[in-house]
Amino acid sequence: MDSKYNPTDIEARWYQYWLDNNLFHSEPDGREPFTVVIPPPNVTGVLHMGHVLNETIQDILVRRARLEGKNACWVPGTDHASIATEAKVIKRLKEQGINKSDLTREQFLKHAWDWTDEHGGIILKQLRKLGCSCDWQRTAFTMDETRSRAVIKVFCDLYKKGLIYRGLRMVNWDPERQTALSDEEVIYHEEHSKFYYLRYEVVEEPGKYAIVATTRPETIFGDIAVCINPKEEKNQWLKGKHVRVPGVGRVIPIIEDRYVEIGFGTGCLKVTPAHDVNDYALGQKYNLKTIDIFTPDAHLNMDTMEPELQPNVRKYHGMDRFDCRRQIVEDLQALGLVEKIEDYDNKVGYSERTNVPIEPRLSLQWFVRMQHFADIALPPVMNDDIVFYPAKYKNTYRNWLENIKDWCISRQLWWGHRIPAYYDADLLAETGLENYPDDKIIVSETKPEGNYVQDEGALDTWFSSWLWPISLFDGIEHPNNPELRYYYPTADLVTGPDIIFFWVARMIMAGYEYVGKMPFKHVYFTGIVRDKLGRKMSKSLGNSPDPLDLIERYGADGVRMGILLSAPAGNDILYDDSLCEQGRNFCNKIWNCFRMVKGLEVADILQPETSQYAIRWFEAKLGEAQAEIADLFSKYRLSEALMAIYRLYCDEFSGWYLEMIKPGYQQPIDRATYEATLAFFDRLLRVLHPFMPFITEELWQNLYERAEGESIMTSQLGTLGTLGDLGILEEVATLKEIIAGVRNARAQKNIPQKERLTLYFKGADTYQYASLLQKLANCELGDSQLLSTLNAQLSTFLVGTTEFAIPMDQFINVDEELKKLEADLQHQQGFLRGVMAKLSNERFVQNAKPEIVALEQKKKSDAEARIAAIEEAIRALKG
RNA sequence: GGGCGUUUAGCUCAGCUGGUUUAGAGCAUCUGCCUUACAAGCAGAGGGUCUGCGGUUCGAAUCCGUAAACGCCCACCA
Repeated sequence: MDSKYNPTDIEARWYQYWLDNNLFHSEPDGREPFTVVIPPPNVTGVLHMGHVLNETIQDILVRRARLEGKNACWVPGTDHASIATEAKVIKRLKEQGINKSDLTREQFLKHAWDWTDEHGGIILKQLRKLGCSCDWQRTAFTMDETRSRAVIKVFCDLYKKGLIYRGLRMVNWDPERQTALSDEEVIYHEEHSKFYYLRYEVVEEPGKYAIVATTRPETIFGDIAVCINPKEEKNQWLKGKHVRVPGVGRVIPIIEDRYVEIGFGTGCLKVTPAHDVNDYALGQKYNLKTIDIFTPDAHLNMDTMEPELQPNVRKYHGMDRFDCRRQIVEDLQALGLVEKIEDYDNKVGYSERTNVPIEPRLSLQWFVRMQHFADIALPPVMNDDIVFYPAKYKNTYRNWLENIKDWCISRQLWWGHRIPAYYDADLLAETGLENYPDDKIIVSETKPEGNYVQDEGALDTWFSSWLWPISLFDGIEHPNNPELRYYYPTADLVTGPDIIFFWVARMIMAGYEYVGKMPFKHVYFTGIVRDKLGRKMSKSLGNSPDPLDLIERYGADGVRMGILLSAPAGNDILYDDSLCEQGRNFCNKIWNCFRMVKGLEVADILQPETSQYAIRWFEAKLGEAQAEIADLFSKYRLSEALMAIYRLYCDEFSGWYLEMIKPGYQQPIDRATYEATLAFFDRLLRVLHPFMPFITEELWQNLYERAEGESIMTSQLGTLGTLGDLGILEEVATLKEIIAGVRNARAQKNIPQKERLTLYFKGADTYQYASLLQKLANCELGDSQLLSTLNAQLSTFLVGTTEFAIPMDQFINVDEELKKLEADLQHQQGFLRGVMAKLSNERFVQNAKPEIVALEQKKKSDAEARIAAIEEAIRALKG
């Protein structure tokens, strides 16, 4: 065996072994279920660091549950990611010289499916490299048959219940993809822009102007009115008058509404109902008409203007909205109609997917009434039926649900579930879509007989995602089926807080609506993976490492440890390669522990007392650690659990236990100790397995002879650990301190390891540690009776209240030693003063709990003993 | 504009309902060691007036108030 662990072959081999033995697969049985559904990654996506974090955590939870004897089922799958995938397909077609508009819906979908078949599932393959123990036989897709039927059924059901409606509303429009978006898909960015003060000539008083401040001068073509606050003093003179839209020529009225804030800007608000949510509301209130001046891709469309105005504005026809902004400002400046331009910071909404500024647009869309869902989804989270980790997200959740707005679920896309609404073809031809009567719409799972046309729209991807925990078990079409009954509610959901509204909240809604139960019991919100400078990882910054590359360099186990180490729930993780390095080093450490143990020659010889002692101690230590780890798991403090395991291996097992039982050079080990050590190792591997599945399987398989098909995965943790024998734990803690004292003295005085030292107890002399002291610190115990007769210079140290001394004439520097002792003395005296201050405070003695007072008293006597010992040592040193 | 969160060693974080020998871990740093499992290692060491101020209390990193800095979420001031 090489002294370095080499993960590559080992990982591939064991993953295949797990697959060959079907160890990830779950079927309902008598055991307690433990279900996790994967947050489905985009079907055409590739693995990034965020996935690594997320999937590693899920795998840890799933593998831990399996080891605890639960029937663990982790269902994988992918998301059709409507808008993102459609964008990718369009881009690819463009590269082939094909425009989407040249294709029929069917032709386009053919391309999209081809693309999906080609690239779909790459990410699932990558998850295998990470070691994810998903039940691949259950792999699902949000647009496969079962999931699609569920979506359609739910749509029809909600429509029948009156929870879905069609309506003409101002929606967020993505001009790039030319579709509506939900509010959640809009991201607002603060922007440095300009505030343009435009001059609207007052018709009744030629030569006088109303000044209107706007950030969007290109929308003046749609201006229908100018609104002032009736209470605003300075604008009283405008009441009842009319103004002329600059550069356009349209004459529009001054209207009055308290919506306009007094003191903001000029107090004159241009009202453009077709292009602003608030203006639309004003337009409705005052029954103003709307003029939509944009094409769906946000270019200027002057055909909507009044014929008599056309000549004035023809030049802007077909311009991009931002080009037009520059142009109109320039033109108005030339006409002297721009009062001034100021710098201004405002928020601009961007499409989450295409990253172009969204355009508020009046259009006919489908919506889900959300109040009903908010009502059923809020209580279970607030009263912790569903527990959020960390809990702070309960606030975020509540805030959203208490201000819920209807959910726009229709998208003007082809890649997605097509809306199952049908229109009578003849009637539609007569009325058009907008005026088609609602009661003549047929919403149905199948196409109705006759001459009907189906709604062109597709559904928001999240309209399928919200059913995921149910539809994965076919619970929409077959409510109450055995699989659903067994696996639902799922145990843990692991996801990012960025999709708490998109997904988590809506799954809770759907869960209660369609199963009557929560979809999951715990939600673990991960942080965002950032680079070590705190920047989000992104393609454009090039600061995102390729996980597969990392796996190659550090091993999957190393990467899993690296990503997890500093990732407490909900905290951002600042990723750095050095973390994976630590993971790799840890693997190496374990590997070498194994080499040492398995490299021992076993003989039927007497078991040394030190080994018996070591075994008793480690038994207790392991029990204690397992209890601690179980506790941390129950609180989802996974990185702390891993750290506890790390210390258990490196410190306790490798640093202390193995050193204690290690036979002398080229000596064999006794069988009893050897067997006990293998048993410890076995337990240690199982505790670590959820975090580092590959190396633990490799070593576990080689620890003993194992039967074919056997795996650490399905071994059991057994007793999760009971608090160990406290007595021996304390004893060894003291022993460790004594050894550290000796080693410290040796290091400070530069005494070579080989030089055997003699250690004297001063006062209470206990010899039980003698052989371990010799073994671990190369020092023998002297007879303290003889200490006073030695007449040697002593190096001393304290453990608890016991003083220890090592004679070391030739090495000692009296001045240095004195300095050290004086410093120690001062520290102890300061400590004593603090204790005394408390004890001489009557109110403390009266009010504090008796055990606290007793403790202070103990502190006092201990400190006094220590001070006495130090003072004596000083005297001795001074001669 | 509202709400939430964070601020503890150079870095990343623990420290739960105030009291456990005048604050812990990992990493990094420094000093010795190629000691026969491991230099991707071993042994040892240094490093913090717990963001500031005020309060409650016998006692505060911990509770309350307040200020500042940073971060996140929500919101229609053009």
